[in-house]
Amino acid sequence: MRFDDFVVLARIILGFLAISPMSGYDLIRAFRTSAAHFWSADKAQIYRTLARLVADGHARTEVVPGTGAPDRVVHHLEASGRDLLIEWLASDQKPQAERDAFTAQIFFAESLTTGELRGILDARRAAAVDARDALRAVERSLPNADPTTQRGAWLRRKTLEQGIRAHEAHIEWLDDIRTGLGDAAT
Amino acid sequence: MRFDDFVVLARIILGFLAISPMSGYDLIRAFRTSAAHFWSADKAQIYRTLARLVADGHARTEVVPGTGAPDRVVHHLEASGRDLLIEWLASDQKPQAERDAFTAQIFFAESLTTGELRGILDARRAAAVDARDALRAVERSLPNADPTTQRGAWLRRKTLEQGIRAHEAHIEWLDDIRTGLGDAAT
DNA sequence: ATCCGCATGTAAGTGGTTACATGATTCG
DNA sequence: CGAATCATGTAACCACTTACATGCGGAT
Repeated sequence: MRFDDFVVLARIILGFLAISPMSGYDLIRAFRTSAAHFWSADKAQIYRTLARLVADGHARTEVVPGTGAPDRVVHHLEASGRDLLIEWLASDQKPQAERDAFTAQIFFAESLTTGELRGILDARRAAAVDARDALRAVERSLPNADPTTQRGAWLRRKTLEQGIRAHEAHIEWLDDIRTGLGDAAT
Repeated sequence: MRFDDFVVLARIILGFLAISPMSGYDLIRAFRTSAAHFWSADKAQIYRTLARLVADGHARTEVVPGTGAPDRVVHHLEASGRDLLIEWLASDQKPQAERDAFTAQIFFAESLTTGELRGILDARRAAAVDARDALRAVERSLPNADPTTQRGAWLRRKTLEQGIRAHEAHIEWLDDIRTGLGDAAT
């Protein structure tokens, strides 16, 4: 909830609108699919932020009558919105505070039995493997992109790679701990 | 701000109190020093959570008159608090949503010039190197610990290692992008 | 003399999450 | 025939951050 999160969310929405005009529902899907590996957003939050972007003149709405479906409120990026986006893209991010509940568990895990500790390590490993494989599947579904001629697609692919690498480093670390614990029963 | 964050914060505080009784101020320092690589907490938040833990009977307070300094309100862990801690330590964490503003920047960086892109990559690399070195310094300041006889200390050390590895994987990834961009001027 | 650290809190503002609310279409 | 998806929002609750508030002691 830090204040900046609100700004980042607005900028990400502007980023999506820069790629293509979208309805609130389109954005909800975009967050669930394309952006899940680096940001999450609730739908209430997305609608609220969209409304503010329109109120501030950074986007404008166009109502597209639904053909046998509800009407869609499509949002278009305005010039001031694009300016805001570019300014943010080129800006330095102040370092984000870490928030990792699992690491916290390990930090205080002294009070656990070896069996319990192995339990949470194994569960975490399985989750990390799943998450890595899910990102790999997305990566494979995307066409290869050339860094000079298709920079946008290439960069988006790179962000998936970052997620995959992070998960792999995490898995190796988990295995290290597992090894360090040894074979003792307790 | 997700609801769980509040629970995690309470458990981390219980974890610290399990190691040793502490005042609110002690906890503020503990978060700044020992826990910065996996959790952050504001002091208002810490005092509020401490008050609730006491109200719920999971901790009790002891006022220690200050010797030439303000009184300290030292918090001691109660049995029910220890139960809560252990239960949480052994529980599976539901996967946390990613929130990384820098990755978001890269994802939408298509609109930037190569120069601007290099700028944010370099800034980020410098920040990551600093963060890694800071963790390494902390790691070096800690005595080595044996996984079987000093499990608590060993695990706490491992969490630092996790942070260091994550930063290193991140730096490699940044360098990869830098290389992929090539030498072109624009 | 001033700033920083110790030490404890409270109040106000802001935003995130959850649940509520509605209604049509499509798929099994 | 029920469940899921499309599609849009609102209201209530809750917690995090920022700023406010106070006061002593030691260092520069």
